[in-house]
Parts: sequence; structure tokens; C-alpha cells
Amino acid sequence: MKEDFATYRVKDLLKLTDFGKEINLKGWVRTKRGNKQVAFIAVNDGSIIHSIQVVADLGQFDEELMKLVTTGSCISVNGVLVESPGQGQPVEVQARAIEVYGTADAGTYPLQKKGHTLEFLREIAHLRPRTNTFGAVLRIRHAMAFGIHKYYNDRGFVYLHSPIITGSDAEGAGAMFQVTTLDVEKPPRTETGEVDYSKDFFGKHTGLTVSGQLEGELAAMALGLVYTFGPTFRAENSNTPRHLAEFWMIEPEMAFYDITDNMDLAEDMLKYLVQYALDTCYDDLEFLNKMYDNELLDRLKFIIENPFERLSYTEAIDILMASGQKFEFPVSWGLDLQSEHERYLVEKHFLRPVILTDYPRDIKAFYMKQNDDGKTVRAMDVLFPKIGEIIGGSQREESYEKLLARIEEMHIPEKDMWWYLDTRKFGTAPHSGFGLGFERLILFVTGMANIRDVIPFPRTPQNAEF
RNA sequence: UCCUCCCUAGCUCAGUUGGUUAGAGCAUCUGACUGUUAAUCAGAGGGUCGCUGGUUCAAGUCCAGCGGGGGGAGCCA
Repeated sequence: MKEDFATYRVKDLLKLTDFGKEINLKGWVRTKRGNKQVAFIAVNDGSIIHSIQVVADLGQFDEELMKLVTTGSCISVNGVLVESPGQGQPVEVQARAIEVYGTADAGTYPLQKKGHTLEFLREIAHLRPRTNTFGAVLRIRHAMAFGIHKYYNDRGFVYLHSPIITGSDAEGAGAMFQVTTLDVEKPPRTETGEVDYSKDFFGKHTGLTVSGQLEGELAAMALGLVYTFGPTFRAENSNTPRHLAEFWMIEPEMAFYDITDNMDLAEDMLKYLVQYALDTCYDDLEFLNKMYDNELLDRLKFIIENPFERLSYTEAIDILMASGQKFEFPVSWGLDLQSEHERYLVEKHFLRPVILTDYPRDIKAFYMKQNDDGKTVRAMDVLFPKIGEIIGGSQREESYEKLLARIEEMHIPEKDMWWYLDTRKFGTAPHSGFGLGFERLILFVTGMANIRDVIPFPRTPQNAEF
């Protein structure tokens, strides 16, 4: 076919008003309607949620060619941009020539014109990006990733590439996937019969990272403001709509930030990102609001306009105990909050995001700064409606003595932590940081209910297809 | 990992106290229609009722095991 027409993406075509212009477009057919005289072909190229209507006067097209233009096929169209006489779209393309790049057999192509369940789409994750829903989710996901880099870059943070392979299992954030080149059938053994990891690729036992925080702290003690944003792996047998074995996490780490600065940053960042989604992905959000969650747009706007509620763990316990609410799990000071407790606080009592601080030290990680009361640490968890914990963070313990005491107390192998302890030995500083689960953010922003639907190819127990 | 629910046509589902030949909508195919919007109208094809075993004269239906999936819980981001 003639190649002298300039190719446009659908997103741009829909905005053009110079009717009569000759253009080319390429994309995938969503539907074909019509009669003997005329065919209406909805073409989507992923640049925007909307499809463009291509109109083919069937007198001018080969019947055999038109038979190949089916839902799912890929075509290139030369045509003229015209004002649409029909309802539903401002412009359409009067086709002059159509080339079929790839057919999609109508009898076996799994995606139909009608809606599919999200569960079914998970089974065809290789094709689900072609749906309106996943187009929207993936564009929003991109915008959020870009917005995160923009947010931190604009504020002078350095993007730190923390390692994916790690030899430290000390963070305690969860079970690690082992990384090895040893023959798992017959690994080399020591004289005492244990697997000899000194013969392994790295000369020691290694795994995939469960957190970039510790390395983030190292860099924060030099660059001041850093963040990591990378894949994170947890070999936990978690089967919930909120957990993945492979997910992405953003972990800012800031020298000279105390717990309040930390909370301010977390709240400001979340509001910025929600606003960024509204600014850059409104069409997609509108679609999701219409199809899945009628309160999505209202909820997003509410988040931006209202301050998060901040209170201590102790105050939260008091509220829960005074609530008169029947909980499946008892509430008492010292016990970790259960999902039902967090949900009560966020969705029943405060009706807004909640930041809880100063948790009992015995239920939190070793690196959190110990309060003077000897009982609590400067932890902060940001709890969101529907999602639960979206951020977990703390001011870090900067005292060498206190940190070492805690490491010993919790039986963390000190020999693996020498480099981390060195930061407290040499030029230590008050500092803070947190971890934001990227997919949980996307859950909130898209209104999707299952975390497997906000990542292109989810990795969960018993599932690594695609 | 625990609790619970589900698995019937390509998809979404119905299927009565166990009883003859398992149904519908959509999708697909064929036909009709001069501009459709999840087009419409008419017709047709399409099933190892997740798998294995058991109970019974008789199992989509009852029982057991296994597999897959959803929701809740735990672990957390």
C-alpha cells in the first residue's frame, strides 16, 4: 500500500481537526460492525483508551481482505480524516486502503467484544494488555512510575540502584528466594555434610533482595536524599489480593529527617502521585470509575484534599478498646494490629488515611529508632482505605550502641551486619525512610481489587506463567 | 499455610427432593439490513458437566481424594 501518508497514533488523531487530511494509522481491531455497504472498524493502538472509527465503503474493498479484518487482527489503514456524522466520536477515518498485518482467527481468539472477568483475563495474561481495562491500568502504572521519578528528582533525591542479589538476610522482611549456580541435585558438601556455599558463585549463600533499605541508608549517609525503585522478592506463601512474590517498591531514605519529616514526605508524595494520575490519566481513570468503581474519582480527590490522620499506636489501641466493636482478635497494648483493626480505624472511625506511629518495639524491626520510654520505636505505617498498609517506615536508630544491642537481642548474625553498623560508627546521623509498595499504590489509584491485576505478569505461589 | 466458597459450550451463568435427549445470553458461522456505537433481526453449529475413584437400578446433582480458581486470615509492601 502507499506509504506516503504520515502515521499518527490514535491519541493524536482524535485531537486533530484538519479534516480532509490524509493519514495512516496502525492498530488492533476491537470490533467490526456494519452491513453490505459499509463497515465500521474500531481500531485501538494503545496510545489512549479510546478507539478510532475507521469507515470502509465496501464497494471499494476486496471481500476476502475484509473477511480478515476481525476482532483482534492488526491492520494498517491509509485514509482521510473526516468529521464523524455519527454519535460517539468527534472524528473518524474514511479508509482508502487497508493492509492486514496479522489476522486473528475469530473462532479461537479468546478476547471478545463483550466483557470478560478479571479471573479469566489472568489466565490469558499474554493477551490482556489488549483490553480497555489493562490498557488503562498499564498506562496509569507507567504514569505513576514516571511520576515517582519526577517527584524525587524535582526534590533533589538521587535514584540509587540497590542490588537485586544480596548476601544479607538480615532485614527480616521475609523469606528469600535463593540464588545459586550449584547443582541442586548434588551440591558440594562440607566435611560435616552441610551444603558448601563457599563453592557457590558468590562464595556464600545469596538470594534475591527483600528490600533495598539497608543499602539505601548507606547512600543516604553520603548523598543525603536518595530513593530506590526496583523489583523486590518475597518467597512467602502469601495468597491474598494484596501480595506478590515479585513486586516493585519505592524506598526513600533521608539524612536529617526525623519521624515527622518522614510522615510529611510520605503524605506529600502520595498526594502528589494521586494528583499526577488525575492530571495525566483522566480518561483512563474515568473508564475505571465507570466500569469498576463508581467512587474511584471521588476517593482520589478526597485523598488530595484532606489531611491524613496521625496518631500513635497507643492512641489507636485506646480508640479500638473504646469502640465497643466486636473484633475477632482481641485488642490489647503490645499486640500487633490485625487487618480488622486497621480497617476499623481507616474505614469506620476516621474515614481517611491514617498514619500510625510509635509501635511497641517488640513487634517491629531491629533498625527502628528506640523511644526514650524504652517500650516503643519510631515506626510509622500509612494505612489506606481498601488497601491497608501502603507504606511502612521509621526513623532509624542512629546510635551504634543501641543498634548493636538490638541486633544482639534479636539474634541477628552480627558478622553479616558489619557494614551496616559501620554507618553508625562513622559519621552517623539522624535519618528516616520508608517503603512504598508500588502495586498497592496502583491498586489504590486504579480502584482495582486484586494486586494480580495491576502488574503485567504477576508472580504468585504456584504461578510464574508468561 | 489455615478457613470458606466455586469449577456445566469459546465467555458469563441456569440446571428443582438424584430420573428420559443438559439449557440460556453473549461470542462464532450463515443469511437479512444504506451510518453502526457492546449495532439489530432470523437461522445453524458448538458439551468427556475440572480429574480420579466410590455410593446407587440411575450421578451435572450425593461421598472421598487430587487439580485449578475466588474470598477471608496470617506474613508484609
